[in-house]
Amino acid sequence: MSNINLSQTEENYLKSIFHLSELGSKKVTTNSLSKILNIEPASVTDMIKKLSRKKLIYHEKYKGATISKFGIKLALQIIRRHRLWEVFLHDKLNFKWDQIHDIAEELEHVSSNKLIDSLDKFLKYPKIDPHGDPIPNKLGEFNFIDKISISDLNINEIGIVSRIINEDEDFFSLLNKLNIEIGTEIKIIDKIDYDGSVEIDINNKSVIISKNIAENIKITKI
Amino acid sequence: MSNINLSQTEENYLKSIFHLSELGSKKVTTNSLSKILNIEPASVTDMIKKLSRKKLIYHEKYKGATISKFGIKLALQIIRRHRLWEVFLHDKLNFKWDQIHDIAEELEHVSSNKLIDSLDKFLKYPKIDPHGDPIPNKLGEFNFIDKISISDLNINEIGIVSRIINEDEDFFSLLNKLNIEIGTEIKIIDKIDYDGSVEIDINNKSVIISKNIAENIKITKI
DNA sequence: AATTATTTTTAGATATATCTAAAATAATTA
DNA sequence: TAATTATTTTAGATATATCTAAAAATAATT
Repeated sequence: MSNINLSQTEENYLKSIFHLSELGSKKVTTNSLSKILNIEPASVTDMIKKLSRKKLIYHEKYKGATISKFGIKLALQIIRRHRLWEVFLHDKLNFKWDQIHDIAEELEHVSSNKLIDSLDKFLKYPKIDPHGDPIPNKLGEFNFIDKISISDLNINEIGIVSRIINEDEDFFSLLNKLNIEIGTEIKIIDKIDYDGSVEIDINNKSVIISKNIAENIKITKI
Repeated sequence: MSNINLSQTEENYLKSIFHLSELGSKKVTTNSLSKILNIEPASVTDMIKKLSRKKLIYHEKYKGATISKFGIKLALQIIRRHRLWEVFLHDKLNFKWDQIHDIAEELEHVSSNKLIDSLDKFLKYPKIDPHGDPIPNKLGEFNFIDKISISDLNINEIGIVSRIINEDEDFFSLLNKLNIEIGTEIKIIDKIDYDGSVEIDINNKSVIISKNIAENIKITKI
């Protein structure tokens, strides 16, 4: 079978490459990986060579890397593990949704398939994680959810928060401060042309959030 | 606080040193560690120096290592994590008791205290793991259980299996083959003076087990 | 098109965890 | 007790994953 043993480090790179490639459609640059992994470009180059040798990515010198079919398959397994552990931490151990990411980053590297499939069953085969992200099944299939974000709403429209893109800790604490979580109802009060900021109403309090924040909060229109 | 970050490797050595030291009472030799960890003595020496520098053990050249109070404390935390995960795998994910050890070996290195304490609560603060071994609480306290083993019984005496010492995979599969698990009733038929082997009756079938095996199965006399 | 700036890669170091082979020390035995 | 055997340590290598500094390639700007 397609069984191959990756180190934790290789798994982390692969996951990042997958995310940056937007489901395999984009080339990933050394610098972009360097930035999100917080690792010097020179080191990234080394790892790119290594993953390339293992056929997880294709790489042309100075031109960036493309993730392979095989790479995507493995990446989806890692993501599946990550998201299932997030559901476990949130639903069973009662962790707040903004405290689960870092622990899941560690748990995701425990690689027993039997463990993950049993966990999946124990959690009753969840389809999304506590951030609203889809969980691939054991075959790597998942429901692609490309929701609209707050910035796509017009003035006076109302949306329910359904997914948070950014998993950065600072971003989570900001959301906490704003009382935004999955399920929160948000109404658009104003859109500021100057820089794309959006004035929104949350539980009858009005705040202005930046364009970037608005784009990172996906919603369901009601 | 006594927070110190150990690598997975350091944690594994420390755990082995703790086990070999019999709760801190014995000196641990380089060779004994080499054997159970399957690592060359020269490499063990290096790690012994490292743990010694970190005050987890005391070491006198050529004389073996003694685990420190601090080392014991950390070792018990690792053991706590290991055994709680074993309970989780067994009780919640329905793993057989002989399939949980290896996965717990990986999970035990995920070090969040909040994770472990929440898991402990979720499992309702179990006192023993599925092999009958005591689980230290968050302070490192546990009920010391020093049961008698099969080899301590006399002919015609009956015992209930309550704890398995050896966590070796081959040992587990042997027990499976013999239909021995926690709770199995065992009657002593004969004790062979020649090499300490014991003839026992399990579910009305008689088998002879070696001295070593008999010593690794703890029982409660009835 | 030439220059400048940016990105990527190479070259050479460092830390961790391992190895083998040889040297030093301790234990056992004749 | 001297010789032999076993254990432990040192010395020197190797693989992984990182770094810094410098060189090479590509992209952007004048």
